[in-house]
Amino acid sequence: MQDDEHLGSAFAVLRVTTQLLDGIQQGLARRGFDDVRPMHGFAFVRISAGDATVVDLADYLGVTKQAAGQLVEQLAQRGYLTRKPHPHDGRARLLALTPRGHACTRGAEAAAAETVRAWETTLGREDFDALSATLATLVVPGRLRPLW
Amino acid sequence: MQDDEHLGSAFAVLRVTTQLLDGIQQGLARRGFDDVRPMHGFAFVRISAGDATVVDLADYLGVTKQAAGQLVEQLAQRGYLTRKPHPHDGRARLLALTPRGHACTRGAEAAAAETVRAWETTLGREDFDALSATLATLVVPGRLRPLW
DNA sequence: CCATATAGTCAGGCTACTTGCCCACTGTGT
DNA sequence: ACACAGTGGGCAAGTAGCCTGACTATATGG
Repeated sequence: MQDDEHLGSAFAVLRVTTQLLDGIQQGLARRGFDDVRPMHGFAFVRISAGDATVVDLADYLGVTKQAAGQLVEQLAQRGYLTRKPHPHDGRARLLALTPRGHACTRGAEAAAAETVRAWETTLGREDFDALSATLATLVVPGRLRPLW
Repeated sequence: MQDDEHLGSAFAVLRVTTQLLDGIQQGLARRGFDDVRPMHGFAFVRISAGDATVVDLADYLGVTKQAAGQLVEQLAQRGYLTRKPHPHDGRARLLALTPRGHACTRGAEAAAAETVRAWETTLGREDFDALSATLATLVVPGRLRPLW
């Protein structure tokens, strides 16, 4: 196999990712969540996992704790999350999604699933399952958020 | 197939894309190009295709012509491209890569191919070819650059 | 020749980050 | 009991990359 064929796959994966991100963004907008960016979605993932503080979130997102603090402040103002005092640490504040935050998360998941289901329709069940399995094989531990 | 399995594929494609972008970025840095961002790489793709002006580039990248102009100015200052008068239009300036610009483009392509070759190694030739074909099937015309 | 459209730049502003600094609280060792 | 290094979080200021709006110069169709 030649490099230009490898390159073709590289471009393909970029375009497919673009489809996914656009699909999520548009799906969220259709559901009335037009004030969230993908970064917020990645934050929701970490917060949903529980026991998240601002510093935890910063590590997860790969940004400074100040940036994470600003992001949390915005999401709190917009009613997506609340900050509660940490039960065992007077310095820390536990992050938790509000009902609106949970609704937004479910909306993002639904929009993502829609886009992926479209792939399944295009490919057929068999090829899609193969794709899913193959992608799962390629996943290595590391950052989720593909930002640049 | 359930939604959470679709969701798993969505996360997988995000993580795989993150690998690719990080691989390109790091590969370029190893080759001495530490002052270019992925956006610049997408610009190189369009400029390499020939007959590119600032406005063409703006359309291709999905940004305003002002933003494209700033990007071109930076790349020109850093020696990656030159602006020549357009042969048939006194307003326009044709963009062209310098030798350094071509070298950077080749470096990015090599780094991308390296990352994709690693996938081929992990998967084996047969599964990799299937993945490539499947991804090619999913590609639809649209923006290349997955920004958010 | 004039009206309108287009290529590009200049100026200013917004937003999402950054670094540097500070304070409050924790917990560990002596 | 207490000093002290470490950590969670916020404040302030700076930066980078994008935006909108306004402008000049050139092109093009009546």
